[in-house]
Amino acid sequence: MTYLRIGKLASETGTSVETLRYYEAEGLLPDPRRSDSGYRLYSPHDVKRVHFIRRARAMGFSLKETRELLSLQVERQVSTCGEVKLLAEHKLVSIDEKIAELNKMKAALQQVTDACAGGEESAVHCTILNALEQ
Amino acid sequence: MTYLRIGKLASETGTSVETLRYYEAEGLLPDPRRSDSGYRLYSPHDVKRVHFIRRARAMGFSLKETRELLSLQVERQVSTCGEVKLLAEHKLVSIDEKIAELNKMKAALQQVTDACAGGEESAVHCTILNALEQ
DNA sequence: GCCATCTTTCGAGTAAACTACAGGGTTACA
DNA sequence: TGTAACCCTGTAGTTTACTCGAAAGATGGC
Repeated sequence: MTYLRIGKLASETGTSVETLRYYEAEGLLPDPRRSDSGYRLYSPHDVKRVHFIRRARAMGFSLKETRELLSLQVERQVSTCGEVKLLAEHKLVSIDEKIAELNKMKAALQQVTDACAGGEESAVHCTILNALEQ
Repeated sequence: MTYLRIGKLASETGTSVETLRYYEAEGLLPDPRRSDSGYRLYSPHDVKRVHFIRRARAMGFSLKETRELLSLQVERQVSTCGEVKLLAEHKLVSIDEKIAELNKMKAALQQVTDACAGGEESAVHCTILNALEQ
């Protein structure tokens, strides 16, 4: 009775219909119940599952990692808390690495833009280009 | 006399032969001089150009943006310093945005891992999974 | 001369995460 | 009853920046 069709699930979870079918094909969503005419029917539990996926994605987990989290979630009894935490901590490390790399880029770029006067004169003596040329 | 073949250019610049040909196809490197047998021949100027590309990439410029920088470089007389600086400043902004986004992810993830005991007990009450489920 | 190594072109494959058709059937509503 | 909006499958395309392979010719050293 409270079953949703795919369009509703999409709008409720801020995804697109195509993305939901893609998640299904990728094994993040189970094969859903079908109506007589073949329409996918989703339960409130599926809504939660999609929200779970979106939150995991927003935290920077890849689809593969999200699939892993989902399986831990489903098998909570046999998964340990440590397993879940380990996954999250690995993700934290890789986020930190990405941030560090971006900060390096930023510093390098900041240095050259700071030294650059900008302005309308020709770029013959542009310090940014000079830095790139070395 | 000081012309290099592609393999040498690759090793001197820390790229691969395939990547150099790819840069050529993408218009980042001009069609090079050829030997009688058809081998690509590169001048010291080309070496500098490849270094330029690598540095721009290391600063987070995409190939498209790098191509733009190269054309400004080549046309220094008619490019203004301001144009170059603008490009660099846009790039700085987008780097900042990426960093901010990653920091948000990090904070969210940190919060849940901090609240998580880890350990060998089952994940039934795992705070990380709870957070993802909400 | 021989063999390893280098180079050529062209074309295809990779990764991630979607996104967009085409060509149908279904549902809701006035 | 009409029609707009929905849904289906299946396939193919998108983006970025490479990466690999096949089949062939060129070069260098012994």
